[in-house]
This record gives sequence, C-alpha cells and structure tokens, in this order.
Amino acid sequence: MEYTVQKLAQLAGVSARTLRYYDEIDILKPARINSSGYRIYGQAEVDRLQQILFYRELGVGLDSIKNIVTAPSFDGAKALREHREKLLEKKKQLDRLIANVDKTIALTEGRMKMSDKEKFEGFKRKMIDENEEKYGKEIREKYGEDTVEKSNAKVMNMSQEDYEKVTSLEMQVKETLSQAFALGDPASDIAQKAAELHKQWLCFYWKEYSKDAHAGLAQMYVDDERFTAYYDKEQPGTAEFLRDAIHIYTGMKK
Amino acid sequence: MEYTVQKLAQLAGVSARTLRYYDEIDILKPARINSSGYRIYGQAEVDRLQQILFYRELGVGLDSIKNIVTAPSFDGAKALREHREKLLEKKKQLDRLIANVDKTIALTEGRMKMSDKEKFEGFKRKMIDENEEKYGKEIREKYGEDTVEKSNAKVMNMSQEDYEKVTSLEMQVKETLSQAFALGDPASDIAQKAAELHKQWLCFYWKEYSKDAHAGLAQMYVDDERFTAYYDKEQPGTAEFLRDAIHIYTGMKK
DNA sequence: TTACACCTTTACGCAACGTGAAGGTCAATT
DNA sequence: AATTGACCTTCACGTTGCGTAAAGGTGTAA
Repeated sequence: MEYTVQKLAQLAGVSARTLRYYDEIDILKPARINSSGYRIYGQAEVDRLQQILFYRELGVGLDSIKNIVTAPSFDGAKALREHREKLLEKKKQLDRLIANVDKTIALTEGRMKMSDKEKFEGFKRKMIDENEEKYGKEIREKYGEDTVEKSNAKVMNMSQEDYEKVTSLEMQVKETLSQAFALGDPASDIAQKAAELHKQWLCFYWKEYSKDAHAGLAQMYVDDERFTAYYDKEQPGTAEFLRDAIHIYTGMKK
Repeated sequence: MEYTVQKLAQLAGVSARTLRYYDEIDILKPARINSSGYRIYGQAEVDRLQQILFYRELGVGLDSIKNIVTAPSFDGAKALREHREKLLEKKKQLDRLIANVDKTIALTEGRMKMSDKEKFEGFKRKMIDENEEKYGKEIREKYGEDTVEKSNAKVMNMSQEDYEKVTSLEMQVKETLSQAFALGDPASDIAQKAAELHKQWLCFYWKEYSKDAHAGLAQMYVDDERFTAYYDKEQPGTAEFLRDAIHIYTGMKK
C-alpha cells in the first residue's frame, strides 16, 4: 500500500503539515518522491509513524524520538526512564501549583469587598512568602516542619471576622505607632503598646509566637525596602522605630 | 526608591530582559524614562511586579495576568478558578501519561534481548492499542470494565518464560498456517490446528477468551492493513485464509 | 477545458523570554 | 582628558511543534 501525505495523515490521525515537518526534521522520510515531487509513503513508513506517535503520546520530545527511532541500537527504555523522571518532576510542580492556586482561591472566596481584598491578599501573600523565604529554614529547624504548614494554613483559613479583627488591629498598630513615633522613644509606654498590638496582629499569622521570630521580623521591616516603604509611608523612620520598640518589647535589646 | 532595570531585576529575581519584555507587552511600564532613555521604576512598579510574579508562579499566562493587573475591576478570583480548571486538566493528562510510560517501562524491563524486545514491545503495544480501540467498547460492554484492565495487565506482566512460550507459539502459528495455506482449505485439519494454535497464542494476551472476540480479531487481520501486511508478508492472502480458518474454528461461518 | 481537490515550497505566527550584536551613558581611574 | 568597565538602549534571531495562509504545479472527473 502506498500513501500520499494526505492519505497517510488521515490513516494516522495527524495533519499533512505534521508529516512534512517530520520529513523536514528527518524523523520520517517518505519511501520515495514521485515524478511530480509528491511524497509517497510505504508500509515501513506507516509502522515507523506508529512508533513515533506512540512515543509522542507519552510526551517525549521529537528530538528524543529521533534518537529512539533512527538509531536502532539506542536504548529506548533508558530514554523512557529519564522521560519518566521529567514527568514526575512536572507532576510535582503541577501539584504544588494547584495547591497554591487552591489556597489563593480559598483566600479570596466569599470574604470581602474588592478594594480591600486586593490589599489583603497581597499582604498576606507577602507575609507568608517573605516569612517563608527569610525565616522558613530557621523556623522549620526550630519548630519542625508542620508548625510552618499550620501557620500558613492558619492565614489561609481566616474568616471574615478574623479579617475584620486583623484589619482593625493593623490600624491600631499604625495609629499607636504614629503617636509613639511622635514622642520619639521606643521604650515609652505607648511604643511598647504598639509592639504589643503588633504582636497580637502577628498572632493572626503565626500559630506559634516566639520572641526571636518577632524580633527577626522587626529587623526585616528595616532590611527589606518593601516593608520599610509600607511603614515609612507616612513618617520616614517609622519602620526603624518599630523595630527598636519590638526589640525592647521582646527583650532583644534594652 | 528608584530602580534601573538591572536593579529591579535583581531585587525581584528576574532578568532584565524579562522587564524589557514586560514593558514591550504593556504589562509593566517603567514609572518614567530618564534623559538618557533609561527605564526608571518606582515603588508602585515594584509592587506591581510582585503581583505579576505571584500570578506567574501560579502558572497563569502573561495574557491573563495582563487582564488581572491592568483592569482593577477585573475578576481575578474568577480567572484563578478558570486557571485551576486548566491545571486540573493538565494534571489528569499528566497522570495518564505517567501511567502509560510506567506501563511501557514495565514492559521493557529486565526481560529479553534487545533485538527481539523491540519487535515484541511494538507488537504487544499494537495488540493492546488496536484491541482497545477497535473492540474496547464492545468488550467493555460485554465483560465489564475490569476484564479489559486485567487483560492489559496480563500482557504487561508477562515473564521471560511467557515471552519465550508466546514467541514459540507465534512461530508455530506461522508455520502451521503456511502449510495450511499451501493446501488452500481453511476447513482442513491443519488449518484448524493453526486456528487452535492462534487461540492459544491469543490466550497469552486475553484474560477472557471468547469466540466472538477471536472471530472479530480475525476479521481485523483482514481489515487492517498493518496486520494484513504482517500475515501476508510471505504469502499474500494468508491473513484472509487465517480469518476464514478462525471463523470456521469459532463456528462463525461454516 | 474547466473545475476542484490534491500536491509542492516558503514563510510568518504562537509563548516567554535567552542570547548576542551594535552602539550610547555613567562613574571611576589613569 | 582619555580610557576602562559596567551599565543602558534597540534590534533581531532562536527556541518547540506545528497551524495557517500564499503562490503555484498536478491529477482526474465532468
């Protein structure tokens, strides 16, 4: 049986373009070219195409397929095992992705008005991400794997009321902090109250509170421009002031 | 704080090219361009980039991200839910892929010499695939879902000895068939012996044997050029002859 | 012969950048 | 002042696996 591109394409369920492409990249050459320049495929080509399509369905790249089908001595099994590893890696990544998307969706679902939502989301994300990135390792080492997971889960599971509470707390922190900053003394009662409020606010995000972590976070407010910007928005120097207050509050500095 | 491309790139952990690209596709424009044509980014751009990168990490396409970050009223949650669906679809497909690759690997592992292996693999795959494709639905309807699964599993679990037996049987079928074909009578004893041997051979692939299925497969040998080619390789007409013999053997035709 | 379905090659488009190339700018050093 | 080296700029091609015209030749039935 001999086939033209279209015929073979139909037989195999691929497009004619695909066959021309396979010809182009030397993965499947026609048996011969007739006098008009038409590609003519024979039985051997049909079989080979089947093989190609089989590997293609397994998600193997045409490059690897080329090796498998052109070199008869090529270790196809090994190639497949390597391919399998890649697939597993992809799967793991995909699973993580889905978990994250789920988290984010859970976060945004049935909760708050659009305007606040954006801010809230972004901030919580930032919190978790930053916290993870910067202190994740230490925290994991100190408190174990699942503490961190629980902490993240805690943020993600905040309810509407929690959100309102945390938002209110956030404002209180800012207000108290602003008043304290005006006085200029991070050891003052009002500055310590700001630190205390900050701790309460923080406890909405962290399952386990520790003075070390609190102090570390405070330092981060100064070290990371994005946080600094957030606290310094109204009064430059506020982030540093808050850090000092918290360091005193946590007893890290006197 | 103001940043040039490189600075912002470093801060955010992306390449400068990426930032230029984001500028190009109107996803993140610099706050301003200085007198030398340099891109200058500000705090707002940093925040926006964070958002972009967040969605990017979730695997959202830049196109969708554009909608999310440029239109403030755009329903990001809905976009995420849709995205989630896509991810789940991908995951399902990936899982199927991995399962298939696993099957194929299991098939090739620790079994036989290279040269034969190729043939064997290809043929088994063909068997299963073709059988699935052509008779899968009917068989499933008749014998239920798990019969088919068991059958496939059976092929996949063939041992070395099984392989030798099946290979030997395959040769016996071919030989007997060739002798029978020379006589020309599909009802002859020797032709019926070929059909019987073919049945035995088949039983290595099918968990449940049925005359109907056997007869159906025989017909397929004639209908499908690839199988026809296999049987007709030495003597054209052999496939048809085998079908007739099997139809008589199974009592489908007298 | 004329229509119509096929075939051919050439070449741009897709996603999200990586990677030069060619040339201007800035700050520090000689 | 000139040079160096590290920045910056705008093209523009390469990546994967084809889809999709465009422009033109071929085969065959009416």
